[in-house]
Amino acid sequence: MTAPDIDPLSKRRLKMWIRLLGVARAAESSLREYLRVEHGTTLPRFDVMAALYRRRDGATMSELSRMLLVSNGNATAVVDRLEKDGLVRRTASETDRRTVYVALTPEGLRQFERLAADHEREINALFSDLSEQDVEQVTALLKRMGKGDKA
Amino acid sequence: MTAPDIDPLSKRRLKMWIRLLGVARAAESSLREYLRVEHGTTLPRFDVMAALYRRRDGATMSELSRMLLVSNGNATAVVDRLEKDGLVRRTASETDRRTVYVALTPEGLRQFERLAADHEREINALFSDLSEQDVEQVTALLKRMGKGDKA
DNA sequence: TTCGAATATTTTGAACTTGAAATATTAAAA
DNA sequence: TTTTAATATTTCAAGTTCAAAATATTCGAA
Repeated sequence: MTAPDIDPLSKRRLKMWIRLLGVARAAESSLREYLRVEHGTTLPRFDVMAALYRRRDGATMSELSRMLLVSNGNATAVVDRLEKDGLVRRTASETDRRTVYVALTPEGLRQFERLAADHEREINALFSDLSEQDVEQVTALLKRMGKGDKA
Repeated sequence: MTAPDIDPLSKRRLKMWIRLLGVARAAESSLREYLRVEHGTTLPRFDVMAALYRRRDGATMSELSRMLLVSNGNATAVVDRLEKDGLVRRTASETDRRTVYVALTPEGLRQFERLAADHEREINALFSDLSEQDVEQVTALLKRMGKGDKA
């Protein structure tokens, strides 16, 4: 039904995207299940904690949602739940009363470190078919894909 | 002579995954916004319609959720809304009263064909930095990654 | 045939996600 | 100074997502 394609590359890019999405979703599914069954937590919670682990001194809500590519409201909701569970702490900024800093609590830090090792093992198993060269190649190509980000 | 490998393959696979997830999420964000602004629809709706387009004769709910890697309940909800909007039709199976077939209505088909062309253009633009060789390489590598799917 | 396992779908409750609107605050401009 | 624009976060409503439970039905085995 669609008109004959003058630019077959376009179709190939589409196929590539569909495959990329498929791989990402399948791996996410696996991870989600792993986190739920083995650690009683969820991927969004893990993502927030991982971001806060990288920013040990704390990050603002805005930084957090930018790092994770999620909306502000979303970040607020997940942080609310983590805070209620004592894994994360909000601190008001001294210099700008609009700003809130979020950081892992000691308990949050302990829990995340337990999670992180298992998470890496799980990822490693999921992609165990790829050789070192494959991994480097994919990483390099993905790096180039991420460059033109305007959003 | 060479430095000891302080960055084993496991860590590289993890980095690759983080980058893969980043690229996928950024592209999904773009698509989501595009579908919302230009077509007043959402990615899940598009995904369902795309699956039904590939299965023009209709698919069961189970097939649908398997194709899209989403839960049954999720598929039910999205199909409910599409049905309410007249884009999709449920039909009871003659031979198995448990089974329901879902298919695009003529209006759903028309709308999807309008969407699909634009969607392809959008994807093509998102990954315009990649040469044909790049695209083939990524596709091939992703194909290998998807092999070990046990879920 | 009847019972129990397996299959197909929907329902349910909670968490997640979004975009937009509402608040509060800061910074800049007139 | 006063007003306006920009920034940071939360709240809100609607939609998405999940896993588990509930229904309904089919199928296989005793």
